Amino acid sequence: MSEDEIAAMMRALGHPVRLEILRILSARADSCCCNDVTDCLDLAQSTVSQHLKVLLDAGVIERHAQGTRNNYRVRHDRLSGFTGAMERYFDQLGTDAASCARASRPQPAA
Amino acid sequence: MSEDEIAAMMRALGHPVRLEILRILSARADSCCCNDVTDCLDLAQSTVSQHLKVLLDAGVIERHAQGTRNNYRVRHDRLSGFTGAMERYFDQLGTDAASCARASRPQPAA
DNA sequence: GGCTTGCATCGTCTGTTGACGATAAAGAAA
DNA sequence: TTTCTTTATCGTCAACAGACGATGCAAGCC
Repeated sequence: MSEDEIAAMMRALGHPVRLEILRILSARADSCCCNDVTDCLDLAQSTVSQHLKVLLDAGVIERHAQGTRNNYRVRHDRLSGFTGAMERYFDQLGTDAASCARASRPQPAA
Repeated sequence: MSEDEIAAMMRALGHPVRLEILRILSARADSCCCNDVTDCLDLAQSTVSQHLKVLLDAGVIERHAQGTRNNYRVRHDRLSGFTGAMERYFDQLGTDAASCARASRPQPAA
């Protein structure tokens, strides 16, 4: 994952309502539709739909049409892929910092 | 970390420039000031200062005044703490989903 | 004391986000 | 067919984010 992709994913997840939606979807993994989420959230249906779209565009959830309703499901694989990428990214930063600090210490006379 | 705290942290990190700033700070862990960052970034000094403030408020970096300049450093402990919290959060979601799916399967007749 | 440097902050502007109600489309049910 | 349900999308509005230049302030240096 590129830096921009990580940033985009963070942005998508960086909203309390969207995290809550992920929790709601996870709690009833099978057959959870937009209305079900709206019932839990004290927000307008259109607002919830927008949040779902953000999560969908980020690839964190998936949609399955079933008759007139759309069932949403969390893509846990994507979530863990993201946490993995993030961890690697930050680890890399730490490693760079360490090697940089080492390089800048006074060297033994050559 | 609460859901809101995780969301706030994500939000702070959910901007490509701020991730880049983290990289820049990590690359020269000792004595990197606002101007140093600005030199790397093709952005106005005021803009960089704002981004630094966001990262500072999120607790991802720390500031050390040194004469007239302020040195910034990445708080890798906080970063790894955050990735840990996030991982636990998402793992929890996955676990809930699994147990929920199990519970909703047809039960053997009682 | 003046001058320079480094930087935070202010004010402003523009674009985006997040909320809402209204509406339209599409499948299910009558 | 008509009606109901579900949901995405549109338009709007207020609030926020991110960019900038200008300014002020504090610490070093002459």
